[in-house]
Amino acid sequence: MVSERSLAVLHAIVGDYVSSNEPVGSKAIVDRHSFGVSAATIRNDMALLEEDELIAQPHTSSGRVPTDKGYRLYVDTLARIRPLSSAQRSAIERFLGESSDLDDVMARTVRMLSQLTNQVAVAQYPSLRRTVVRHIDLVAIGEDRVLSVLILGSGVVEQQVALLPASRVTEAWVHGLRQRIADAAVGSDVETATAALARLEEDISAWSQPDEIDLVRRVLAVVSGQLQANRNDRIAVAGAANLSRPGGEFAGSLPVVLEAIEEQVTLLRLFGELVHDDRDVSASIGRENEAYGLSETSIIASKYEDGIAISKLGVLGPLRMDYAGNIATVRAIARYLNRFLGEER
Amino acid sequence: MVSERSLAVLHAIVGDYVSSNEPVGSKAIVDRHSFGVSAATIRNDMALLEEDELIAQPHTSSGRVPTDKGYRLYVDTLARIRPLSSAQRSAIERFLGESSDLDDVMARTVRMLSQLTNQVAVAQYPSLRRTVVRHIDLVAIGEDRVLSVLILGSGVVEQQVALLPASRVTEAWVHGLRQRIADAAVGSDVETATAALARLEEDISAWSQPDEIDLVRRVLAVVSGQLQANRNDRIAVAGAANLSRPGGEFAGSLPVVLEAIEEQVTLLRLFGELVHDDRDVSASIGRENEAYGLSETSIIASKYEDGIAISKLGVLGPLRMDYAGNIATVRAIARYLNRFLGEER
DNA sequence: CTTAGCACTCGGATCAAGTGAGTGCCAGGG
DNA sequence: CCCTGGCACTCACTTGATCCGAGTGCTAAG
Repeated sequence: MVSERSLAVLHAIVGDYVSSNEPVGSKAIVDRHSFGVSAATIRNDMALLEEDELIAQPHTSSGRVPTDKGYRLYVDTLARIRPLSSAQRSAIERFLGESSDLDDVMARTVRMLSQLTNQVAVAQYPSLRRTVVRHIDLVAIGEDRVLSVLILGSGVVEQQVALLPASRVTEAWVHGLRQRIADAAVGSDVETATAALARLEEDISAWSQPDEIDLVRRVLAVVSGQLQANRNDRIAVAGAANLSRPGGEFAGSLPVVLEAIEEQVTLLRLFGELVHDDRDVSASIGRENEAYGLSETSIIASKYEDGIAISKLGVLGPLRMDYAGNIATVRAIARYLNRFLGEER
Repeated sequence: MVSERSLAVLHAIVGDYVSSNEPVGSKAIVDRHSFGVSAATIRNDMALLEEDELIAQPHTSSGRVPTDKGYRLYVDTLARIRPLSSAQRSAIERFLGESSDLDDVMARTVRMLSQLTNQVAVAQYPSLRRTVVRHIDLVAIGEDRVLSVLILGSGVVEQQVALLPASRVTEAWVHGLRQRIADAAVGSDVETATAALARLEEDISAWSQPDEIDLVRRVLAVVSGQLQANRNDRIAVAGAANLSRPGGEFAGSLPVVLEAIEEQVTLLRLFGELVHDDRDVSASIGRENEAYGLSETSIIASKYEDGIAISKLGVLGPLRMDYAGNIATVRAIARYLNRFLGEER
């Protein structure tokens, strides 16, 4: 276990290194912080910290730099989370308040987040498992295809085309089918609706012409698919330009990071694993992301709830980032989003 | 005007420089190409090319590098466009063939394009000005808000919420309004439908209760807005990771490029201006993009038609790119997309 | 018009010496 | 027992000098 003051020294090192991007030496610490001790004492503490692999020196004789482990201890011992300035808060409120549909909300959220943190911002779309089916529509858009439109709670719309080969569907037939499906599903939540559709399909022969059963089955399959198509697997991203900021952070790993952003699957899994403990905001630092090839990046994520289910949002940036500030910002944005999606409903 | 052989020398320089990333000297040219002349002669030609500002030397005494102007002349005098290999062609066909809806088609297209060219690929969504309104739906999703869903040709869906403050809309009222709007607009193309809605609004008092006129106006405004919301202003992007490829191309301008990709507005304008001449595929090189801050990038774009309107797609990359290959690939993909969207309809 | 020869230029690599920030350690003092 | 001042040491980085060679422009001859 590290002593009280050693921990303070670690905090000083992390803080100074983050803002200066240069290894920090014992002298610099006594200059910039008012520990009541001399540089030699700091050096002793630093020797201890180095023994615990919390800090390291890039070259035999130069200042110290936090290791992954050091950053980890730093965020774990971060005392209070500095709240945002009132200017920032009102900016968030104003900017989010203007948004129209869900896509817009997500886009504005990540944009805001990336601007406030100067990092890449990522947000998972809210889960829809518990949301309610508001409306189902079937539209014939050709002789052999039917478009199914599903409107879910808070205005999310799912659309998909059902191909009905070698058939000639009529408006009336489509309308009747729509009525039946809507009666079964509209008003219930997604899970219940799925079950209802399954029952509908079971005694399909009771209400369909024998030669239409196959067509009806196809349509039902598409609608069920839409219900399953949990939009939770979509994410919004913003601020990729921050990756190329001066400082040359991501020297070699920039392509990997850019790929991860494009391959949303990686990000989804990464955020998915960040359930961690009961804390609302958690961090994953450096090597902890090694499995995804992102061992030079840190991720700060927070869950947010849309009143129905839990989703995540956060930022991704270099190891050397302002953890304290970013944690505060991510948490603040998550809370605003909570509130916003809550009252929207 | 440059002589025949000088032009050949320019082509050699561009070709060698693109593949080697090193200034190319007179000796290298006679080694790698079989001009029937000596290095000294090449040097004379190079002096001419330099006088015309088609090539330049980075340092007083080193090989030559093409200038923007040189690249321009190079692509303008590119003789034949090498067709793609049959393996590539079948890969394109297979990959595009699997796609389901429009979003998927666009995503697969840019992905394919970025992989084949190793550059950033961009594609404008097809224009919808001439497309037909298939279906209009209004759904009350609360006492004071109505969701309008618009289904356009080829299955594109527009959705937007109309806020009706301090009102208590009923299912019946919404249904009646929907009927009236659908009667006016469904079946006509977007422009005609817009006009029809305008007429509907003109004699609004003839068919609405006086106290409802304001509400109806709001709904009409939203629907008209959706009709205007030409999805032509959306783009798909892929391959941002290619920007960070070794070679250190975009030394300082990387942030600018990443920002441009995120700020889709810039790309839209850029591609919009690339109508140029009657050629199907055109290029914009280096300083020609200065107005957008992209003076270190080149863009190769081609128009494609979805049977109804014209849109664009292309790649964006460093000045030093394989113009010949990329032009061929962009053209090929545009043609496949033409065909694909055509038969889809 | 082309070619061979030649002097010249200049970027980049290599090396030596000097500088200074920072360290570890030790002996003395509260 | 912990802190402090002092001191020798390490080593990355800078500067300047030198060298090398690819590549050029020019000129005179074929």
